[in-house]
Amino acid sequence: MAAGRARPRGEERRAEILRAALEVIAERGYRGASLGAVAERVGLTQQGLLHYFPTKEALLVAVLEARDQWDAVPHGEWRLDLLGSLVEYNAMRPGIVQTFSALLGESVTDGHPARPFFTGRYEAVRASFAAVLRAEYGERLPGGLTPEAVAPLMVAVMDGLQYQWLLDPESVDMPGAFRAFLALLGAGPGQHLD
Amino acid sequence: MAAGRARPRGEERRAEILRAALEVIAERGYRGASLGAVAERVGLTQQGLLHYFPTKEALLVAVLEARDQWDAVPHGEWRLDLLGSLVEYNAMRPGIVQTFSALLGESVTDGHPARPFFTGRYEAVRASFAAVLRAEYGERLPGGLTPEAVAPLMVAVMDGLQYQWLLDPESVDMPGAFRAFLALLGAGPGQHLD
DNA sequence: ATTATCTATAGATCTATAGATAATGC
DNA sequence: ATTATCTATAGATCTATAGATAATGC
Repeated sequence: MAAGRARPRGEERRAEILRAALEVIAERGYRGASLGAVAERVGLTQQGLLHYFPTKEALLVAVLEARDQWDAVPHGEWRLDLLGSLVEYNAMRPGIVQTFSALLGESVTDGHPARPFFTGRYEAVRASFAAVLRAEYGERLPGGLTPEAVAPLMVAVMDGLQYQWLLDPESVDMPGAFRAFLALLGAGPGQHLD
Repeated sequence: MAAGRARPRGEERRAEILRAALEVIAERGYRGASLGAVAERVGLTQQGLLHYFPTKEALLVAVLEARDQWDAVPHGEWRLDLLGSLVEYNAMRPGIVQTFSALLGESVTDGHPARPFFTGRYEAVRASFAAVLRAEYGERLPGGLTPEAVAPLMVAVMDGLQYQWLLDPESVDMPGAFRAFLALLGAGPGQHLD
């Protein structure tokens, strides 16, 4: 996606490698993932893999940049009720959620290569969520809060629920809990008539 | 705390090592932390450290069991308004928050030794928060929700805000955002008169 | 020609075991 | 005696570089 379609066979290989890297990172995190483990999963030697991504960090960057995976919904055009569906969709792909959550956790450690990515992403997601909330509620939300005050909470709820759910899927109904948060916002038919 | 006070000098050393381990885990995560780095920080060789904790995993377990650090508030006796102070206190100790968040993130990866700890902890914290909410609101919370429905959200907000805050402390007012969540619950003087 | 893979290997680490030596507590 | 540390070292990994060989595309 990032480099045009100049290399037909090569692009397929790259995509395979990225898929495998996603899996291995879910299982061991980035620092714990080895190039050899990723290579093995696509039937290559570790050195063969380095033909496609010259360093381990380059592979991580490529994984992060294939970011369609993270959001699963086109940017900029969200509606509040679609966020509930997004959480439901995420509950059906624990692998991706685990990759994301493992990387987010690692990213707060010193000098982690994914840190700038997540810092930028959260700034953008907060802004995007604030816009969605503003479109739905205007300036004044329950509790007398602004869209900008609630946006980080909504992001936090989504991320935090993912950890609880990954640790104990039996006990945590992730989509249900997110709907509960929306209920807290009074987002239901006719609950906020301004 | 776990082994009684049988060893005066040894206990001090152990405590030093645990402090150092917290630091190194904050900086590199558990998988990325090396025994050598921890040992160096307390002026020991790596092999000298293994005299106190026979394996790396034993050291992690000891770090997790010194769990006073994680909660900073005595168990079982929380009040809703004290949770706000807890978040404020956490905003003053980014090191501990970073250790916690890095470990939580890693813990969702396969076979991570901290996973049972976090699974159990979250079950307990959800139950504890539900009790706090019940004491404050009774059975019926804003949005028609039960204490059990809101408890995981409160936990998720605290954890999720920590990640956003660690990644970008300038942009995220963690205690303020948590107060906003409490405002969403209608927790303010006289807002929920049932 | 270019692209895809492989073998060989250097150079770093890392955990853990074995066993010696020094210091401390009865 | 017991506790605290150290040196030596085995045995695994891991990333990345160098350079050869095979396959593919003009």
